[in-house]
Amino acid sequence: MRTAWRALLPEKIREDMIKKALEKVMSEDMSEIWTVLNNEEKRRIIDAFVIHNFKKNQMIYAEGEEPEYLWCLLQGKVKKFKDGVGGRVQILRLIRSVQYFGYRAYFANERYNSSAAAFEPSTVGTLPMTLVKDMINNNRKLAWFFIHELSRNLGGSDTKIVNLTQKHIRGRLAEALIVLSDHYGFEDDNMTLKIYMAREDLANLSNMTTSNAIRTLSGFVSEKLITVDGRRIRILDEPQLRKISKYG
Amino acid sequence: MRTAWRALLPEKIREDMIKKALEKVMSEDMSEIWTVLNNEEKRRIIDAFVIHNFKKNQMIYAEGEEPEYLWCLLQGKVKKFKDGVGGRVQILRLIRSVQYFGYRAYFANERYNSSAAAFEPSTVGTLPMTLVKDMINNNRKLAWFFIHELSRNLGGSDTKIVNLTQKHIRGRLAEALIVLSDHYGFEDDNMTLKIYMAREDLANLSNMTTSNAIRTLSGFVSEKLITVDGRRIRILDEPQLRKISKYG
DNA sequence: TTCCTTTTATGTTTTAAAACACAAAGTTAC
DNA sequence: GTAACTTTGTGTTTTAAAACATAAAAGGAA
Repeated sequence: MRTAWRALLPEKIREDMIKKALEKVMSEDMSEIWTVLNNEEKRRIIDAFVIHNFKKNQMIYAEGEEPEYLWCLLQGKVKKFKDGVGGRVQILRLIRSVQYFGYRAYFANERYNSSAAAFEPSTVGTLPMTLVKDMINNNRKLAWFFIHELSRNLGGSDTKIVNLTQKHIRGRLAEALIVLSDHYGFEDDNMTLKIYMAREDLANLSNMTTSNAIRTLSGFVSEKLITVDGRRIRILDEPQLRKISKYG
Repeated sequence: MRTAWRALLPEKIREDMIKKALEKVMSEDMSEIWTVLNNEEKRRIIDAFVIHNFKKNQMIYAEGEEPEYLWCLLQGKVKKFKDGVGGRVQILRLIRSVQYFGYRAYFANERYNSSAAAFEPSTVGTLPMTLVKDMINNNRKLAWFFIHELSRNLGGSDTKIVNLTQKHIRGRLAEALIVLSDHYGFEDDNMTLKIYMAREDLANLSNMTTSNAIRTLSGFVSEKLITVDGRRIRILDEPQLRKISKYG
């Protein structure tokens, strides 16, 4: 599992990279959690923390595999998805840095129920779940972190069920655009979505065929709700998009 | 919130009922969890545990309300559902006794994201979530119980997204029948589903209109996969239903 | 560059499921 | 028991979205 370069790089540089990555981790969401660890615990984490690089579209793990690691996205963008009937794919969740993923199946005592792949070149750190489990046992805050995270995801998943089954195509695509903007944000112009995804991914996110994603997107362009330049999507009229997403 | 009869009944009988209910709770899933409590903790639970009765189709809580209680279904059957666009309803989860529900929103720091109602006359116990929170802080096993439960539900919810969006009507209904049999089981004949639900509920469970639920059910009858007598559904050919659910 | 593959775009046809419209059975209320 | 309402059952029409069919761009590789 350890990346090839790891063996090739001088120990000093390797340690620096890990330290840098961990610093990044510790400056985010879970900072309070990591800081309550004592020195010995911190040592264990640093020793076990392994960094991986994934190319654009590379699989990180696949449905059906045994979950062993907590994955922590340090850089890039990751999609969690499920292969359905007749080659259709449903994107279930989007991961941004710094977010954790891949732990649900382990906690549920199941194999992976969905797959994860990099949207763009991504750097990911792993910790063995056995270690995470130990840490949860010694750290109430960490337990609460996962309870909170799982609860929020479950709520999102239930909402998604209704969005994807009951809204019409325009509503679903508008919803997807809103979700993308909420999740990955905008470029400096405050309009351009900070994610550049294929029409096919957009379709897989909003439960439609690629043709319909393209068609509907064009519709939004002619209604001046967005502009499109290749994969660069600019949101012009967010209120109206939200309205369409609610039902229109 | 406390039921009217509570004030009317002699204290002795009331205590007996609560004790009986708690015994039932403690004999199930979470038994190991409740048994690790010390006497003072048990006292706190017994004092705070309140029993409620709900009539058929009565609402237990509604989307948008503030979550305050852990609900524990002692007797009966409960559905969790979400009102969607244009009066459509999606049933998200089915609760059987003894199962806990209504805690997700509290853990996520959100209001209820879905509603709960009794399918049939049901008895439900409540514990204030503040108390549950305290208990989790003092009881590692309880934390794990919720992590495990949330993780399993999240996996189920993700699977449901693909089932409901990608399968055809027959597949979705077959899936629903399988889920019902797995969840509520059969009568003594080992064929008759132990839940008697309106066609409308069946439709809301499998994302279709009532007419289509009725029509598709009739189809299954003429294919000799099931028999139907009012709301009594008998599964004749489960393997074939599973096949249809997988894709047919 | 040129060739080849993938992605985007758009028009047309087909189809699955919703919407609509009744009628018959069952329930519930009085 | 009868009236009123709800649920179940079926036939018909409509419609939203998939499937199919190309074609034009765009992106990569030799």
